[in-house]
Amino acid sequence: MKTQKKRSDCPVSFSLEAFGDKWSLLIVRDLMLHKKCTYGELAKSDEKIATNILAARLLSLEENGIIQKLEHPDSKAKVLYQLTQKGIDLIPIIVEINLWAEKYMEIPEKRKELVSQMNADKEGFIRNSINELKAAHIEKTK
Amino acid sequence: MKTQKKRSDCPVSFSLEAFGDKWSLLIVRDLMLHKKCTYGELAKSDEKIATNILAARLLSLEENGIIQKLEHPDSKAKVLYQLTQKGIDLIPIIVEINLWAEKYMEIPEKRKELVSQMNADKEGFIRNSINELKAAHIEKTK
DNA sequence: CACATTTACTTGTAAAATGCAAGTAATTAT
DNA sequence: ATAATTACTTGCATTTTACAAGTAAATGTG
Repeated sequence: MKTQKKRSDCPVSFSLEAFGDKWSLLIVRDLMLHKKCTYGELAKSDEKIATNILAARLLSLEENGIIQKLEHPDSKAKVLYQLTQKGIDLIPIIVEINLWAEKYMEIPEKRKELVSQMNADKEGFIRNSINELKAAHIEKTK
Repeated sequence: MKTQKKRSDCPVSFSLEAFGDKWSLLIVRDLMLHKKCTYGELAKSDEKIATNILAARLLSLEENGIIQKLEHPDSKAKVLYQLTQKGIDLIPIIVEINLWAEKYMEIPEKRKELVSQMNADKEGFIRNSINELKAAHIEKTK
């Protein structure tokens, strides 16, 4: 994975260089909303990401400071993937994407509850998610 | 451009199928923040999009109901590209991406003003942008 | 009215990213 | 000691993107 030259000096453009590919935000979603934290769990996403792509995206997300690799408390064979603060701060983007989808697309029944929560109290949902994530991180690393 | 099969039933996933490629959000940004509205203007983006890719993305954005093609008031040789309401509603996502970039990346001087506005009053900025866009649309089509 | 220019594309081909199937090395469980 | 788990890698096909050039309709210019 080579360092990608900036396409321009626009904030949107270089944000997209960090997470604007086909998979990165889905990985972030899984780390964030689905409480996944190992390679194996991430590989079992609904979208069936290829394992080589998963590895490549995890590396690039790490290089971009969005996630970090830690020792897994349960086993040396596992790796603990966690969002950094920079990654956690992607929550508002993920939330807005969900809300846009809610307005314009069919949301499957099982996802409606979560999206409703976002809609009812966006700021609260974000605050809550951040707190839950951080609590889970402390739990895992202690 | 074939109809893409849904990768999953996750709202994030199928939102990304509509605008989660390397270029779509930059085109939306130009229509939205840079007041561009023709193929030629969009082709002159800082990021230097290839013309075949631009054409392909414009078609896909249209198929996804995010933009629409209209007759240009000035000339039959021109096409007027406009965001639909569905496209306009991507503003919050673009704003959040800008704010994330502001927090974690170097924003060039010439972009700082706009991003500061977003930061100072997010809701106000979004409301304003929507109003400006709609006023411009009426102006062009009357 | 002839001719150059503008505008919105398309076409051909090279390069890069993604997808699929299989394999490997270091743990860990039995 | 052996089998299973876990986190990857490797090789190759397919798809997407990039670059350079070309085209057709509409418009501007002498």
